[in-house]
Amino acid sequence: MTSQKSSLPIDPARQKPLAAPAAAVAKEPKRQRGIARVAKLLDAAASVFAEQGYKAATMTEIAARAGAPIGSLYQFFPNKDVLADALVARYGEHVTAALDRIREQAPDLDGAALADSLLDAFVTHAAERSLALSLLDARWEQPGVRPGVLRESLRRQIAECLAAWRPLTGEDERQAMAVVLLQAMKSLAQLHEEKRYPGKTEALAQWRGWVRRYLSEF
Amino acid sequence: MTSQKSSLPIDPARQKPLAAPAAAVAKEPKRQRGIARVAKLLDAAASVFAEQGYKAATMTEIAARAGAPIGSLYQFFPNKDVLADALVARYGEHVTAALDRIREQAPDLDGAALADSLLDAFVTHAAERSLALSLLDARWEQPGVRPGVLRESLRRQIAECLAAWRPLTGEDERQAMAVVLLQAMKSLAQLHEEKRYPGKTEALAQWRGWVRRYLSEF
Amino acid sequence: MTSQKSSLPIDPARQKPLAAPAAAVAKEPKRQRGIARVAKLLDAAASVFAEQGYKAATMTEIAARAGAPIGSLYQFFPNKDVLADALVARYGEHVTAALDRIREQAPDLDGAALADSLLDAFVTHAAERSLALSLLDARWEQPGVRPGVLRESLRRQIAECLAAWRPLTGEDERQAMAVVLLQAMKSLAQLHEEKRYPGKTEALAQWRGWVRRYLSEF
Amino acid sequence: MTSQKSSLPIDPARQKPLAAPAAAVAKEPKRQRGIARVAKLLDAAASVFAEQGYKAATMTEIAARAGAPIGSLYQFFPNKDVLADALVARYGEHVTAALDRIREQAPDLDGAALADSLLDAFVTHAAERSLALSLLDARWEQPGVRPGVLRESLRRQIAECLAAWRPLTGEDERQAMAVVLLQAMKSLAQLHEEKRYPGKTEALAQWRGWVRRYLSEF
DNA sequence: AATGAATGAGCATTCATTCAT
DNA sequence: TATGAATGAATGCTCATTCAT
Repeated sequence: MTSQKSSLPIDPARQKPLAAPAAAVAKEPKRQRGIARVAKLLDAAASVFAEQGYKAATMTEIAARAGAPIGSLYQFFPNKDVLADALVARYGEHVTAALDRIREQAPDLDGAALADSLLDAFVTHAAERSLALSLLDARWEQPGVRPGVLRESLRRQIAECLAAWRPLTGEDERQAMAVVLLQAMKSLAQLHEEKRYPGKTEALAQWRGWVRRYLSEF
Repeated sequence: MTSQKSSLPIDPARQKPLAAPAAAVAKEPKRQRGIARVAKLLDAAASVFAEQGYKAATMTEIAARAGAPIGSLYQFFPNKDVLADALVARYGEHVTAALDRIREQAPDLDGAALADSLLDAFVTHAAERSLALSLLDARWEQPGVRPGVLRESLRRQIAECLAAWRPLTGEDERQAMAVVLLQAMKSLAQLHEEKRYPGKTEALAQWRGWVRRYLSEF
Repeated sequence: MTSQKSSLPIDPARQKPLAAPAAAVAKEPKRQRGIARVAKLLDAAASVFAEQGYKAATMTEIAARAGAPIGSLYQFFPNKDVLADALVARYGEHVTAALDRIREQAPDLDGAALADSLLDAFVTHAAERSLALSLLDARWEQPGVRPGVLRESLRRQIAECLAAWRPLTGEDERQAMAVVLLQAMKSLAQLHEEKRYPGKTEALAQWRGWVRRYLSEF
Repeated sequence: MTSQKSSLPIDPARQKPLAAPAAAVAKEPKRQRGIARVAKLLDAAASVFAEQGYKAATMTEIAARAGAPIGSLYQFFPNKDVLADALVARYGEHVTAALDRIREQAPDLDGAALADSLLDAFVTHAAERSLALSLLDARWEQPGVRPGVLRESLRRQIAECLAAWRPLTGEDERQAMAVVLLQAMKSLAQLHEEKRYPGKTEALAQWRGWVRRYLSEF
């Protein structure tokens, strides 16, 4: 059972802060060839955005790195914002899928195993996640407002995992736990991403132990 | 027979004389009036950078928001990079000062009190810190390299606090602890910064409890 | 005791990543329309540079005078230096072609005729030449170094004409003669260019006679 | 006997092509200290203008190189144009003085000696002269108009030398000769200035011989 | 008078987006 | 439909000149 309702609710009508220009959205590719090209474009966009940031990245370079003409890029993504949104949405789908899987298995897991599952889900998508966040950050005037959408969605999904795991807990309790857990997952993912530094292995282990105990002692 | 070899040999590699990059630094204001103006400029820069990000922020808007002409801005900060660096340095000085104070008091504190001191130091500067990080991130091609400078410096200082607190611990152990603690401090600061969300108070309390126990059980 | 050593070590020397200078060159126009536009742009650039000098000339005015938008100018000439270089190169091609033609006919000419050919070649391109020189001059810090490239090339080509004309002369002798001849050609071209002044016709005739005798008596 | 009437007639009313702003002129220094400072300022200006060209040279650097505050520079030279004009005028005075001296001695010289005197006068001031020309060029919209003033003045003075030397020649003849001689003097000076190149010594000798014979055969 | 900080018009250059081909 | 040349608003930065101190 998959929860489509949990996927990222990015409201296209709010895409441009003011004077919404008739809801620009990425065009769905129809043919096989289009699907492959869109994937290539998104990958190129991801790498360029990650390297240079939203503003500094140029549409021209993204198209070039995908081996596509600039006109083709604009065929599928009518402007830079839509392209960034597509990347964020793609990340949203990935975590949603991962959390869906965890929620299904949750009833059979003990605290430590659930902790590991969640932690690993985040470590796996760490790079994609930090890109999504920076894209959201870069384009929103009131900082924190848009990333909030992503965060809330993730918290809700984690809370759903907890509900599946321990159905008897209260809604409020699960909500607070979801907040703590999400933060812990982000933190571990960050510590994991960072290249090499003194005490890395030990710190990672301590942090993971912390989370396991948090869920075990529950 | 024509001599192609005789055509003008203009060496394109020498095209730009490329004057010495000249380690540009912010100019210290001399007069009273200048000191006040520099503070205003830095504040304006902080708010514009925070709202729009490094690349999207314009020097013109920063100057305007400080009520200063563009030439004045450039008088003190010869380019956009220097301005951003000044902001980062200002944050660095602030935390350094806070951590210095904590280190001095450390010997007299128990674990819970030390945890509170550290946590509060970060919560206090949370906004400034996230700005500094995003500025560092935005300007470095190899992402993560530059923010590393900030992170390492903070970890070192936290480790020094621990050394002042429990002089008998091993260097390696303190290093790993510093990594964990810094991440915990950042996390709490983030949870604290976020506007309002279900479970905020409870989550904050749990997180703080976590850190207190981490230092107390040590 | 406070730790100054812990404050943020931001290395100012690394401030600008300094991407590879990238040998910028004028882009060849692909389409028919582009070729005509490039020609118009070069002509406009020539007239603006000639009137105002390299530094004082503005890209905006050059584009405007060519009836082209500024973006178009930058499409073909990625910066002001490249534009100036293109003008210099164009002059180089013109004289080179003229001197090539003279060298081919040289064996059949007597001294006076050779003198006339060389002199006329320079008079024809006098305006273009003085523009090229001033552009070279204006953009080089060590003045004289760059114009030297042009001068050397011309001297070499004149020496080649002399070699074709009188194959038995010594290399050194031809070199000195080329120096004298080039200077004489420039001088006549200058006297010729100048609007009107008392004694112009007579002076021109004397000068030309000088050069003819120089080659005839040889 | 010195000819004040021959000194450079730069009309201050024409200083700015349009809307003459009440004839700005360099202020005469009154005291001893002022005279020394003006000399230093002019020397600094000469070197900066020579290195970077009129437009690229900055008033700030000129003042700095003279060890004077910028305000002091503006005290004596109310704007950049006036400063450049002062340099041109200084060159004019120098050659005028040299040519005055030659004219006085002319009656006692033979052709070769007169040629040598004139040639040397120009070689001596070659650098100053090329600076003056480039300054004139750089600031005048209609190219050639202003340098013309300098050229005409020099031709007139050379013609006066010739008149003192051979009083019986006709006015027209002297005028044409002056044109040829001036051009020859500029040419020799240029060949002389240039660093090192194959055939330099030989070319210089040939050129000088040319001029000597020109005056001797007369 | 002497100084040098402050000012802002002006310039080179970039890049998202369009539209002729 | 697909392409990529063309467009011009917007941005970082400079520097002659002024004027408060």
